[in-house]
Amino acid sequence: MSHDQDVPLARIAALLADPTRATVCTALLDGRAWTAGELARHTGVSASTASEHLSRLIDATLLVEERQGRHRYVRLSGPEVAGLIEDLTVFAQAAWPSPVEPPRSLRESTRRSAEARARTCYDHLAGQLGVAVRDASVALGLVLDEPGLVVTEQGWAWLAELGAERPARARSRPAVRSCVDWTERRRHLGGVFGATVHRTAFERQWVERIGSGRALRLTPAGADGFHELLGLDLAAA
Amino acid sequence: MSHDQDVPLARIAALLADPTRATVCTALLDGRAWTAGELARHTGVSASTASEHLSRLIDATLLVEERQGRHRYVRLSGPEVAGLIEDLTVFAQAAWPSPVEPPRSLRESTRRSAEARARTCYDHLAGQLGVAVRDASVALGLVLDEPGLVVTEQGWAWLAELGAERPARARSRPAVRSCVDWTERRRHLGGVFGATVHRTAFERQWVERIGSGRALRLTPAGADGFHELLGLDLAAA
DNA sequence: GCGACACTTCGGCGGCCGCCGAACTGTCCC
DNA sequence: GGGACAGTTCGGCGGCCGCCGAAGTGTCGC
Repeated sequence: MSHDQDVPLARIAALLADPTRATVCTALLDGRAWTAGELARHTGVSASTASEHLSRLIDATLLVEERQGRHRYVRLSGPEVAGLIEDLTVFAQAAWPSPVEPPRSLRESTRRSAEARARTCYDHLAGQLGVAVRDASVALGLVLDEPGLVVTEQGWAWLAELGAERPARARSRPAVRSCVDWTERRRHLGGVFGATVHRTAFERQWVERIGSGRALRLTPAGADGFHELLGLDLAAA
Repeated sequence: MSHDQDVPLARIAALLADPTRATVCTALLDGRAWTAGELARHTGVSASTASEHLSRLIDATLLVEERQGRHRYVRLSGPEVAGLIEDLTVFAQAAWPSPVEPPRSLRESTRRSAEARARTCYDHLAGQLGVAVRDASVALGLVLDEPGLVVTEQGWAWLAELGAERPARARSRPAVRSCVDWTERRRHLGGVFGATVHRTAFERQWVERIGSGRALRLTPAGADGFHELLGLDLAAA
């Protein structure tokens, strides 16, 4: 009766339904731009296969590319896409709870605990650091602990000092995001608020990426900075 | 290398990637419970095929079933699922703008204009009526036109009069939803606020379903009721 | 009870699509 | 210019999965 093209939902879901493409999208949730070769290695397929997958994801505007010399960098096209991927993953993890597989190596074990402490979630902070930022923001009255996590007037002023624009009206995304979060079962600060804190922390080198993953290390400057900015008491790693 | 099971995103997306299952999910966005047979006819597949699809969607907790005699009723399991489906559909419609196909019959043409006036979007109102409710709520100070559409104290009191509970903390979903909306390019009131207005309108018979679709007819009582409640000037159809 | 009906289970067919390797294009570096 | 390297295009193979019809289970009404 009906072709795929007729059902928009099926068409977009089919792109995410392939394990290789899904692994690509999940990897890109770290917010960075990866090269086609990196993604091919990461997913364990040949370069040609990866190339085709990327082209399809780009055609669907899920990804955007940036050519540099002989490299093709791709990243998620925006926060809406990150949100879709996170929401679907969160739902799937709830539907099929994973049997909490034990880490297969010391390397993986340390990576996991590092990610539990602090990690990137597209354009904002997650892990214990993310939760600490969220709680402090509520305690300081920058956001209200209401459905949707509302940014207060005081909060907007605070964001303005960090160089963030106040978005016009309700068009833009709300401040809260529920992340792919297997450690803390709490919602994080996303949206403009979360992105601004994340950007600030990177610009001022309060956090650094550990290796090539999503895990972050809090620098000594970061321990001081977060203390001054939000009153957090954190130990640099 | 990796099986589907390994990638939660792929697993959940695969369920939505089939045109038949996607059509089922889209149909259930009207918020009602359908029988397996109705869905089989609606999607144009045999009863056996439909039955298998429904079982898979139920296993994944996207749908819930309710057995009544020899009938199997299914509906979306909750607002999170409705949100997933809407968000994906909205994204797909933006990625592949449909060529605005002309209505194929008079029947379809009237259905479309009825849906443009007022329709159900899972558990809240959409169409011109939904937009009118949203604008009036902002004008009356029940919600703020901020990112996320914030419900004010006055708004919570207003909702309490309609018998709605104020949800605890930020755990629950925000008040705003961006719907599958090809007529009005504006966001609607979803969440607790939208659901309460929708429930009230049905309980007091301010709106009725037209036929078996998502379209709604505003009753004379509804024209009065919405005027008293929100100051809307609407003509009953 | 018996037929009509809603739905389910099963076996088997067919098409779609993700995979690869080989050959090709384009970029970088010496 | 030549060789190494990143990515692309193409043809063809193989597996997965959505489809159906036939047979089976359970429910309703007479």
